[in-house]
Amino acid sequence: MSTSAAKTYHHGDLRRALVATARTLVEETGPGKLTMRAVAARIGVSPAAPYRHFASRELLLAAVATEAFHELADVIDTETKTDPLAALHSVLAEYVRFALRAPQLYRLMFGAGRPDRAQHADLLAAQHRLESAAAETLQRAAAAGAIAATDLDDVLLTLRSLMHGVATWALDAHLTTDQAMVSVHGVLDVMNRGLLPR
Amino acid sequence: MSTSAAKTYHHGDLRRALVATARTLVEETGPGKLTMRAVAARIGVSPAAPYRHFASRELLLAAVATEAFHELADVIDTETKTDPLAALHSVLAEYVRFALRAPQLYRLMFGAGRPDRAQHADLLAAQHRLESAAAETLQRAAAAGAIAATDLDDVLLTLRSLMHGVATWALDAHLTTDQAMVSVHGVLDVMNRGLLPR
DNA sequence: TGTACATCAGTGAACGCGCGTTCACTGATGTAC
DNA sequence: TGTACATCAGTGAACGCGCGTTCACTGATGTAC
Repeated sequence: MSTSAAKTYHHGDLRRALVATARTLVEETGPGKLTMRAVAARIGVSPAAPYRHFASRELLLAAVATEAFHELADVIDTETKTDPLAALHSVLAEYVRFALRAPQLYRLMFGAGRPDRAQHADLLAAQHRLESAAAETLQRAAAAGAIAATDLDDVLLTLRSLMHGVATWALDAHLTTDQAMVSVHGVLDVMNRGLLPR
Repeated sequence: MSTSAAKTYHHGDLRRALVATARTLVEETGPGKLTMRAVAARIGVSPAAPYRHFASRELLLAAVATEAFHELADVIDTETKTDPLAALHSVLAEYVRFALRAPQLYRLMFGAGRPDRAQHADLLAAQHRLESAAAETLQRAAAAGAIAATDLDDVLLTLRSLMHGVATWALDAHLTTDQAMVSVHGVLDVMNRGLLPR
């Protein structure tokens, strides 16, 4: 547990360093291009060293994803606005902001090549935590009469798709971060009022 | 241009076969995992043969993407419903349907590792054709007063994000195809009426 | 406090693999006469 | 119609590369006495 930069034979905290560095590299190159060798090299350790702590590349990626889910859930849990509609909007905005701040990490969490949930109980639990937090925020807004409660499942799916869509549409280089955050407001405005004339 | 299955030294239509087979393989493995060798092997040709027609892997992928954009634009162009709102809904549904029918192809068109537009004028033109067709459908609906015309750019972005979101949310294995197509209706319903109580 | 020793984190060389791409070639095709 | 030849599509062996992972090892650490 050395905080010094002394170059020792034993790293001291390699497991934590592996997760942190893997996360950085995921962000730099995308989850599909992350290599164990690159992680080891960045830390300054031999290519075989990571295998002392993670038996495979997939396990390392799963650890990174799990950590990220907990972080996003933490952000949502600390949302304390009393007005339920404002709280819902904040949560949605935080979600998009998270995705835009760490696009490749977001891809690791929700994208195509993400680690198989069935293989990683921790990861599954972390994702459930996030989804429950989001669903609760919506339910509170509905209970307060702040949104028209038609079919709440449809509403949840709609919002989820909308945010996922804004986020990934932006990530896939169709929008800059600024454009995206500005447009979240426009998108939510359209969403709130509906497409049809009143 | 042989339609026979005779095994000749010259394939006869290798270029077309490469694009078609690459498309099939993209769908099977994802764009990131497509290999030139696999394409060649599937056709039954040597690993070097594709290079007679495409100087690099990226050029082959760009050709596949270009073809796909034109196909989707064709689908939208043949949409002939006279009611402008119904036409808009049809176009949105077709978009999602396309994505769900060929998820990996969709990823190649819109996803992260897609071929760089700046390098491939054909591809850029094909995508513009699609986007113009979609924008026109929306404008017609707005002109007919079928949707509340606040800021049309916001509306377009909202719909685009929503469809992209539904599509990619489904693709990323969070929804089955059936669930996704059913929920398009729910999502559009929510969208039409808006979140806020009337 | 000092020494012997078990533990185990990290080393570095090596493996087998599949990849994109190149290159000198072979053989089918089609055109000129 | 028949032959010579230029063209060029496809061959197959090879290249250099970077990867995930393994393995026998080395050396730092901490515990027992």
